[in-house]
Amino acid sequence: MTAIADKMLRIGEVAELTGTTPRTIRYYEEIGLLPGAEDRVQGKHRCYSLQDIERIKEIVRLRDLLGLSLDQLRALLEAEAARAELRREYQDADDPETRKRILNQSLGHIGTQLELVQGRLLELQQLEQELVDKRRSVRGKLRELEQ
Amino acid sequence: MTAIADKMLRIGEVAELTGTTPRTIRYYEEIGLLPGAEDRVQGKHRCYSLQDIERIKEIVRLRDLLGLSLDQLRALLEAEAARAELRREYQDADDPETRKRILNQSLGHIGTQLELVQGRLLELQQLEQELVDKRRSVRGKLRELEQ
DNA sequence: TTGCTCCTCACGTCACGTGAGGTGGC
DNA sequence: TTGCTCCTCACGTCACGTGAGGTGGC
Repeated sequence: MTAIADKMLRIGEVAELTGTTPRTIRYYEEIGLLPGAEDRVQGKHRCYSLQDIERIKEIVRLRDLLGLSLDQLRALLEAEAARAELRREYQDADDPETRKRILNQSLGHIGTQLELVQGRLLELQQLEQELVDKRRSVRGKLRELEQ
Repeated sequence: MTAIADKMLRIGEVAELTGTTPRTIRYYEEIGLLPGAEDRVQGKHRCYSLQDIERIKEIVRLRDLLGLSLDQLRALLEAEAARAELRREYQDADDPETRKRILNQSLGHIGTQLELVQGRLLELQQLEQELVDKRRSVRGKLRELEQ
């Protein structure tokens, strides 16, 4: 039942759900950003799981919000995959020193991403403030005229 | 004295000051995003004023923070120029109704830009929150191991 | 005069867009 | 079977990067 509900989405639906296009999704597969099922017969339809959708959404979000190149994005996502791998190792590790080391690496990766995001946030907030100031000034002049 | 201090910067310095490259600045001139002095003799050096630098900085900021295409950016900047023109008209207008109309148009333009900026801000803040949550979770596990 | 930056083509690249012609599944 | 979406080339485009070969100003 749960397995049947998987791998049933077609590229057009996926494009719609992720705010992309079929061409973009094929391109991401081409350059290795998306896995691209090995067992697909040449010429046959691609199909996608809900996890695939999540990954594409993640790519789109990082691409648009952080303005990274797809090469940088790939590096970042590989680091993320490495973390997932570490988490699996972590489950198996009994040695508390090993577990600490893994957790500290995770902290590093998260910190890197946070710095990128917070840098952008500061710039955007500055831009917002300037626009709000402008608006306040214009509204002030309007009020002067109205009374 | 003030006129002499103008139009003295070369393209390399301008690129450095605005975080771009000479090629980018020439390209923006080519597609009409930057004015490009008409009276420059073919083959002679371009030179820039402090106002030019401000314009380029504005372009770069909107390009990077809002992710607009240069076509969309041009439209937005033309709207901004139109507002500047309106401000000049505004100075001359004595009719309060005319002044109100001009101010209301200004409000519209500012509102459009604010919506773009605030949309981006919301997305970025959401991303930040997710990262902060992840970090908190990892730090919690670390503390468990340490005591 | 020497060295650096500038100039103008012009081809390359990244991240896709856009048909052209053909096949696949409800 | 019909219609829609899918497939694979392959060329086009946007926003520049990157030399190639030559000129300009301190």
